[in-house]
Amino acid sequence: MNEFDSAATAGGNGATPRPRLEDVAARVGLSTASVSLVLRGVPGPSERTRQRVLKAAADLGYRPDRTASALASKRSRLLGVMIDIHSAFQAELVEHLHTAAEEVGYDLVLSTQTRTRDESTAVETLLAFRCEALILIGPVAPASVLADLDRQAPVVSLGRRISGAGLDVVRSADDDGLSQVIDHLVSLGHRAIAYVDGGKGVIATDRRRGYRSAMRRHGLDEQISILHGDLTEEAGDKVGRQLLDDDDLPTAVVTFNDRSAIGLLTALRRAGVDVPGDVSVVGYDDDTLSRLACFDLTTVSQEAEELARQAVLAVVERLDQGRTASREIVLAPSLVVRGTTAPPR
Amino acid sequence: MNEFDSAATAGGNGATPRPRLEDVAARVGLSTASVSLVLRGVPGPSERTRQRVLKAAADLGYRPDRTASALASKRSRLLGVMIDIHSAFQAELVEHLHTAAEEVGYDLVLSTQTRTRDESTAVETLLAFRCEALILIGPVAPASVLADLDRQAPVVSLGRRISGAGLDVVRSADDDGLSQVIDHLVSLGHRAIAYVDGGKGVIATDRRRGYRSAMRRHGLDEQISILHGDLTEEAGDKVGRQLLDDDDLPTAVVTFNDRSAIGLLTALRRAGVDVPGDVSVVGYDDDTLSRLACFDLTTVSQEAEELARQAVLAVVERLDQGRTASREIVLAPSLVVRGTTAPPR
DNA sequence: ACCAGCACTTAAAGCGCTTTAATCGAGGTC
DNA sequence: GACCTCGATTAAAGCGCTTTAAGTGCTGGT
Repeated sequence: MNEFDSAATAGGNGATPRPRLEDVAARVGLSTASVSLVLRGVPGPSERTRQRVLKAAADLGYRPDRTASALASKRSRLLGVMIDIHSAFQAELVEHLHTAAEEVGYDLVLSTQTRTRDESTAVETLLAFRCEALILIGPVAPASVLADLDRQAPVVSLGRRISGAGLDVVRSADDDGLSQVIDHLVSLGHRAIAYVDGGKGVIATDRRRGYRSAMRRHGLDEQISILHGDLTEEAGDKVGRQLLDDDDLPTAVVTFNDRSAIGLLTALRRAGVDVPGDVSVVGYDDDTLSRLACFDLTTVSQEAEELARQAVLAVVERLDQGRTASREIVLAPSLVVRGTTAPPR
Repeated sequence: MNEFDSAATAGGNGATPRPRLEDVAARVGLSTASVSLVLRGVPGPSERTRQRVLKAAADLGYRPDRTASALASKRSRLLGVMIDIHSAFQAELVEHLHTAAEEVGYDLVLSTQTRTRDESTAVETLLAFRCEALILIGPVAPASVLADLDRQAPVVSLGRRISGAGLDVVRSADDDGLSQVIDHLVSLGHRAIAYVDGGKGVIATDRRRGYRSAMRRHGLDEQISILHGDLTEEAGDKVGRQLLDDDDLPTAVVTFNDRSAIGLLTALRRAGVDVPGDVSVVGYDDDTLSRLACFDLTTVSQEAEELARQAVLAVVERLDQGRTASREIVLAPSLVVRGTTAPPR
């Protein structure tokens, strides 16, 4: 009936102290040591003991105290994850990180950076929880700072490339992603392909670079056009209106991410521009939103699930398998062609 | 230079154990007791001692161990927050919860429910962290279950009305919000106003009810039309296409939330429908997205900041001020008129 | 009858902090 | 000089768990 606790709880808000290991032990007439062993599934106790302990624990509604066991074992089995709570793509990563971590017996603690809460505060919080490792999604701190941090707990940079800081990186090949996008557009017949930038981060640099070199590869040096942008829908919207004002629309626009693309797309359509008839639009990330029929955005998928899995794997290798050398895992992104791209008029 | 730790850290991943209270104490030749007092800002130690301890702690880069202090003090100063990580509105609430909690000396631990992680798992996690109270955003569990839960730790239901379960509720008056929407539309001259439902939750019920009674109040009983919907953009998109298929558009459509409204809006515009020329659209929540110029959605603001503040306040009253009687705080939502509503043609 | 070896079980020492009661010294008071 | 007071400091006892070394009581081999 009750989905939250497996046993009856005595009433009176805060009146009943939660059962301790000792209470379970007393109930079956064993030592706390044995109960601890059983509850953690450590081999040793006899089958009969196991059953009795398990039963008693269930009867009492016993729930181990993480803080106490973390203190005693000096292992918190906690992974700290820093995210930007406003990003749909990051939300999806978190989802997959959860499942991946669970499989290897770790729990996640989320710390979010917002307008009012910066990266270092977020990390600070994670450390205070005694996380054994940190998974930072698209960190912006300088490499040296992250390297320092890695000395306190293994750090995995998820999404952002970091060279020679000695920490693990799990990312997808951003330049490759953009290259695929340009190839697709060129094969459709586009030549005037603009790119909307995504701020000053490393990821933005990689994608911009990917755009540039792909354009050159196709002999479209002259057509290279990089518009100043940012990571939010708002930025895309702004660029869209700017393009409309200038009355000089390219035949295709590629944006740093889906959020920006959606802002752009909506601004254009709202002004009566036919997408993909008049202009093709391509995003990046394969956000949940981009998949919606109403946007149906052509984009690049970063394989969120695999990224998450690899990040957790990297952490486990460091924590449980004693790896010390840093690793960089680069996954290949894949173009997802949907409804916002078509041959130019 | 280093934004993460205030002091130099000796290198060699994992080699240097983090400094303990004892280390700080030894450095200044005092007992751990005194150091503890200073670090927590408890009155007692002399000014001279304070300064010396603070300096030593900074020099060593000391960072208190939350788990240990939680264990010793039997207070974790942790508030558990359950969210749906895919909701922009909830993300915003979290932002405000963070600031509000910080002000009263609490920290947040976030647990997210996703497609693969249900509400009870999320709550379970929170409890395992020894959160002192739980703030559940739009919980769906039955009242009795939440009441049981409240016995283990004070629970605040944020957004969802719950009658007589003895737990705190902080929400905005959903029916009132819808009433304002209908008033606005009617004053613009609309009569055929449809409503897109938001699933089977309590919140959905309240809004639906608000819609119904407001329509009746305006003598529009005949015009009441409730379309089956859900909480995501996808649902709005579906409804939009359905409306287009039926070729029987109302002059205005009100949706359960902004996400649904955005799906609907995009589907309509994409099909060449002029919003608000042909159809007015109204959402609910005042999501970050709805504020964007590209959507510019008329919606209802729930005063996220105030909701968050009140939720934290409720928790503090229970935890630190010994309140035991449950409270329900109902805030008045406010209509935000933007660009998706206009008089009917 | 004795001991080695085995399968369990447990006493006890922490983990890094908080907290309470006790201690210490330096002034006052009479 | 004995006695108190009062502010500053600390010894020591935990918090709820883990872990290690040390027991138990058996069995079977000799």
